[in-house]
Parts: sequence; structure tokens; C-alpha cells
Amino acid sequence: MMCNTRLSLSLGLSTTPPHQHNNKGKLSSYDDDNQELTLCLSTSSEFTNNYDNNNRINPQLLGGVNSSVSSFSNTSSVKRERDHASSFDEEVENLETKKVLIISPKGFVDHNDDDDYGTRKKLRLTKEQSDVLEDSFKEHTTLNSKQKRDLARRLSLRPRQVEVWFQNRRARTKLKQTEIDCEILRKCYEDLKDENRRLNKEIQDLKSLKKSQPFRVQLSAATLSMCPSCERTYGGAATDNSTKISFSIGDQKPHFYGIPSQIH
DNA sequence: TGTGCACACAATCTTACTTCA
DNA sequence: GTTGAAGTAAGATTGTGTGCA
Repeated sequence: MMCNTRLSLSLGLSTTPPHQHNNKGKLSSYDDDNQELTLCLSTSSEFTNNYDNNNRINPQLLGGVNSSVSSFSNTSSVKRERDHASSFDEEVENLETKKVLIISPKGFVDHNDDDDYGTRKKLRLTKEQSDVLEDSFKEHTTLNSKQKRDLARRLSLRPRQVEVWFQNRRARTKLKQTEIDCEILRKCYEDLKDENRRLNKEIQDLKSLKKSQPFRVQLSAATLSMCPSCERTYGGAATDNSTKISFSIGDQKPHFYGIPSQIH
């Protein structure tokens, strides 16, 4: 069977108990000529086991058929279908928008009229729904089952939709934070690079100064001083006459400058 | 210890919408 | 004003890892 085989689902809206149905989501018929697969599903409590949370058919129902439509054969999705459609009301609600599904390489697609053939309608949350979700996200970035259900009920969404919204929100918040962190690091890197360039230049200046003026030179406070006895250079950030403890370039041994007795 | 389940996350896909030539 | 390509935002899907009973 080709992936584009059309699958029609005939959904009975009867409240007949499942055990009284002849077709409980089993493969009903397959039209070789039109490559159409027809399933008859009851809307009994067993209906919930016929679909996953994305209104896709439980692959188990398709038996050998699902080998050609592996894109939707996902155990986690099947598992998650328990998360919603937990009541008969929700089942009926789902049926209102999911009457005919098409098997395609992308999985099952909702097709309630011919205009939608081959497309998937994407939900756009209303401003109000988004605001509520945002407010909720500010309070807690993850939801427990009860919070999820309550929020879904309040917004007339499926719990799975709320869950997905929070997942995406967390992911995009993290991404945004990563971008911010990255920008901060980039700025730090640029600053350090500038500082390194400045210090290297300073070293070069001092080296050339050392060659031309082999005596002690008091440079500006921000630059370095040179010990007259050993001609080593010292860091000189302090501007007062207090003792300065410095390290000569290329030597970790401290030199004391400012107190004659302490000069070696 | 193995197993199933629920959940979170990363990566990716897909669609709706916007911008711009 | 219209149109189509390109870009972006965001909802949805899929695969994987982890903790827990």
C-alpha cells in the first residue's frame, strides 16, 4: 500500500456500549481500486484507545497496515492519548472536528472538507488564551497534571495543547537566555581583547623606553614604574606615596618600591 | 533488575503571518 | 493596490533520556 493511500473513517456517534458494537476500531475494509481504507470506529469509551492525543489513529488498530505509515507509529504518542479525551464529552468534541483522516507521509491529516484536502489546519491561540498562558508561565514554568487540566479547561484547549505550549515556551525562553548570555560573553571577549591589545602596546612602549632611557622613569599612574637599581618594571596603579607591592614583568618575585630600605 | 509510564527536552517540521521588492 | 518570495513566529511532531512505581 502506498503512503498516500486514502483512509476514510466512518465514525458512529452512538452511545451504544462498546461491547455491543460490531466494529470497535478494527480495520473494516480496504478498497484496492481506490486505495481507500475504511475504518469504522465506535464512540464508546474504547474510542479513546483508537486515537492518540493528536487525533491520530492508534497504530495498533492498523495491524500490518502501519508498516507503510511509520511516521505516526509512535509509542509515546499512543501513550499520551490517555492524557486527554478522557471523557465521553471530549470524545464527542474531538469527533466534531475529526471525521475523516488521510494517511500521508506526514501522518494523519484532518480533512473535513475538500478545500482542506492535503493541508493541516494550525491552531492560533487567541490573545486572551496567550495572555492567560503567559501569566501562568510567569507563575510556574512547568505544570502538574491538575494545573494542566484546569488551564486546558479554562482555555477550552486540550491538555496536550497546553503541555506543548509550555514546552515550546520553555524552549524559546531558554534559547533567548542563551542568546543573551552569548551576547554578554561576546562583549566580555571584545573588552578583554581590547585590554590585551592595550597591555601589549604598553609592553612594547616600555621595552623601547627601556632601551632609550636606561634610568628610572616615573610614568603616569596608570602605567608602570621602573626600578632604578635593577631596571625592572613595576605595576604602579597607586598614586600616593604609600608602599607599592608590585611584580616585575617576567618575574613573580615582588619588589617594594617607595620605601628605600626595602629596595634590594 | 526489568518494565511500563509520565514527563521533559532537543531538534525539527509545518503553517500562519509579516515584510518587502 | 496586488503579488509572490523570503523571513519569522509559533503550534505541533518525533525521538530520546530520566525518574518513579
